[in-house]
Amino acid sequence: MSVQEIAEKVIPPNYPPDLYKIRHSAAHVMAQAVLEMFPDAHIAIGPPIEDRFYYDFDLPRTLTPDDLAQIESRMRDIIKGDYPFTYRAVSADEAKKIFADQPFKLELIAGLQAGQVNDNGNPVNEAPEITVYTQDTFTDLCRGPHVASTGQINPDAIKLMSIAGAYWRGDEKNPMLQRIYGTAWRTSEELEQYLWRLDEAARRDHRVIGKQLDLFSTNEEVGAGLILWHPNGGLMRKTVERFWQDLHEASGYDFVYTPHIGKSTLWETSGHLDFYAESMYAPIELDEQDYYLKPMNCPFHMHIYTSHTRSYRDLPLRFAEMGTVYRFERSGTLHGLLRVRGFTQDDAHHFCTPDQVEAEIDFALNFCLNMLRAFGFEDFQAYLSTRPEKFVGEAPNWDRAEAVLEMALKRAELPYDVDAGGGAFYGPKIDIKVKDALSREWQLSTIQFDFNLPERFDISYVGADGERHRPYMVHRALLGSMERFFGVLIEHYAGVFPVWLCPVQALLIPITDDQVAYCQEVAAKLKAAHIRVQVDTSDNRMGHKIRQGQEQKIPYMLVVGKREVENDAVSVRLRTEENLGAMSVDDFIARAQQVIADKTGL
RNA sequence: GCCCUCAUAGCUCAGUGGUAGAGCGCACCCUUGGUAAGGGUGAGGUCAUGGGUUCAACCCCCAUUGAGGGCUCCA
Repeated sequence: MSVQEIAEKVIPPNYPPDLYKIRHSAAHVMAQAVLEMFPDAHIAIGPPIEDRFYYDFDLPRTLTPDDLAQIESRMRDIIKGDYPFTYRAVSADEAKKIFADQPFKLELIAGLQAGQVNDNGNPVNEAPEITVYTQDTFTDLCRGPHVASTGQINPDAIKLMSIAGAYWRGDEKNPMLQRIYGTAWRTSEELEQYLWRLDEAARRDHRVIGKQLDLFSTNEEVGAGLILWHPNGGLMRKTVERFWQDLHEASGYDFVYTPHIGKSTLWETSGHLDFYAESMYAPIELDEQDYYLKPMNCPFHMHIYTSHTRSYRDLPLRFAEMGTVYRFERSGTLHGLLRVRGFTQDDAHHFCTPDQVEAEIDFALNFCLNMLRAFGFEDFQAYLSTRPEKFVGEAPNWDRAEAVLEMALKRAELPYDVDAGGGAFYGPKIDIKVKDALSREWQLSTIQFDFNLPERFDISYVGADGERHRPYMVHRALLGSMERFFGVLIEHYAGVFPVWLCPVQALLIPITDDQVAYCQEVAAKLKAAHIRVQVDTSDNRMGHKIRQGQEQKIPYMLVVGKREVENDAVSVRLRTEENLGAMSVDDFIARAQQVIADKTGL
């Protein structure tokens, strides 16, 4: 196999090879431009990544946006030079000579010499062949592949995006380098398309929409990662929770409520203080006892289980709780509603006998998909994570649990990937990601076996044989957390929510003050019909009221003038700008109620 | 946590080493207008917090708090 062929194998299966080479080559061109600017710079690595590429540098000063413009412009010059990318194989000693003043490269060479591991994480016996690629004045330790010459990079389809800090090899014990992110495409149209996608994602940013629609906020005095739900967001959350409760109630769940803190002994029994302490808030000491804010609900549910002797006739048991938990997330990782320190899980724990496991998992999975579909998600991707090297419990139980999970996925006809060895130490699991309107994946649901807690809390049921048996236990969260789910909903719908979720479903717009009283009457009627309605009694003109209703993305604007009052009607304008004209109040109520019940339409 | 950037009115943002401005929103007045912004007047800010430099700090420096972009998709 030629070096070129080996290089081609580096390209990930789903990565278009030409784009991979373009981005990889653009990274080298960028490194050349940076080295010309800072001859003493130390260069690290510069791979293509999804949609982009980057290169890490150790530089004498921090970069500015002006530097980026300059580097980008120099890159175009190098591209115009159409310098060929040439490679050659070198011995380790020769490589060390070439990169004598590049400590990161020397480290990589040493690693290559030692053999290290291949891309699958398996040790490689012989050291791979070391190659270097050169274009113009720049030579890099590199396995390729590259385009034939710099001229094959489209100068109108590259753009440097941002500067960020990044640890050498991603390890925070290592020095912090400066990373430049760039993107490169085949054509300027492709670049435009990519930039449009970024703009669209920014337009849907739940933090921005959350402010526009007055849904939630955070407050410096309250603390980072702690969410304040405003009345509009609160109304939406209540709607989601009510739906969630109804569905659970109709499907054999019991509702439980548990405290926010528990004694240290509880967390010792559960193992959280051994395995999870660094994600927990510091203890509160009272009466010489340590209490901890709960990072999970399960230990409490375990004790609800242990409060009785359970018979096999009682199983399956399903304890559901919207449980609010607190986890200490590192400050740099917090992000809007998507990564927070206090959140409410839509949690449940199932307990069942071994011969119920199959049905129970089928049930949980279908219940989950129904729940997600109700919120407008149709595109799912599942991940099955199996037994890791370190695990608790009996291997045969794991095998059975994994088989049950996989069968359930097949029966549900869900596309899934297997993450072999990716399970938690306590049990295998299914994670479900949904694709949103921009095809971005969000992980929401998880269904996990637990072979740890039943042991630790020594839970059991009495079987038909009169003996004590260990039940199977399953954790599951469907929406994940209310905070995160809300953030995903906002981005998925860009704030244009289905009617049933809208905080204000109809806005009554009197054209003049003369219609205010009538509007109030209609509003009372709509409220009685469980339609959330507001009357705009401001002295703004109708056009202005419509504009404001539109900006709040209110589904129905009900314009009321003299004619409507006379006919006991409202004139219905949809947020799509479609004008339905006048209809009777009763007809409107019927329409809205239908749309709300359908959870779709307008 | 670490690197970089940022913090000015309720919101979005200008701005200057000599104690601050716009638009929107809000209040009031005029206007009673038929499907995305009618007009006027006014209130509202110890320029995130705490130190420091300076005759003088919103502006420069340091710290803190909060927010944003990142922190292996391994040559």
